[in-house]
Amino acid sequence: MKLATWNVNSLAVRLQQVLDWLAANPVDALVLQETKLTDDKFPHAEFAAAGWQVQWFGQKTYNGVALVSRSAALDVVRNIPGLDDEQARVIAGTVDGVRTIGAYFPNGQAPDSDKFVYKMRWLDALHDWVQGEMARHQQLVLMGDFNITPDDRDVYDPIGWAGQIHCTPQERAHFQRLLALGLTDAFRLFEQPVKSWSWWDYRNLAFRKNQGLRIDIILVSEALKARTTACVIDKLPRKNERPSDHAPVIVTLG
DNA sequence: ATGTCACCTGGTAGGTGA
Repeated sequence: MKLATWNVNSLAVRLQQVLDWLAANPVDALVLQETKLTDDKFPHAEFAAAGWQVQWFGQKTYNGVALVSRSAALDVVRNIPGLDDEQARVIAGTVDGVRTIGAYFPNGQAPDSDKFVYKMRWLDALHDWVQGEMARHQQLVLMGDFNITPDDRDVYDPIGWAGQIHCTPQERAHFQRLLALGLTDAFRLFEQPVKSWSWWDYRNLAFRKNQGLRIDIILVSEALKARTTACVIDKLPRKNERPSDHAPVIVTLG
């Protein structure tokens, strides 16, 4: 079984790339972030025509998430229950017995901004909700664009980025709190190339210079960890014409 | 070099967010 996450930075722009990627990478489930589509504009017929089930939850201009799967997703949840949030950031469903949570974590903009305060509040709510989901589902995966670098290994220039957004101690403490629930960063279960990133800024020729961050992350529960046999970042789509600034991440379960 | 991209409003550009 394979599960994947990809921030597509506008599904309107990237739909064909996503369908092509799914054809080449027949995963069991793929969660998308930054679809940037209201629900009435979601291209569900195109997914259905290619043989995929899909659940979606979006808004105008910003955010927006989806869960694409081969078998139907059950018990679908949109956003964090109980959190008053106008932003469409979470979609969850059970796919082939695996509780699959796709999330687009807030960016946070800058540590001294209102958006950072929102990010902290959102992370608190996510933690508490995921805790409950884990009590109900042994086999659980939380994946998406975390907008947090877990560690300095995940930053191309840790000195330059120290204390900056995605790299603050507060964000990393929230990441550790998620791990403390019994989740594991699937990517770090395996030896990986140094300078492995999942996002490269469109600016500054960052991809050509391999200046990036690893902020797209797959966390697995203990029961899934025991099944995990691989986790890789697929850089190929970042080389497409008109690429997303993020690459997909894939986890393989036995 | 902050060297880009996507989307909005109200346009044949400027602002916002990432």
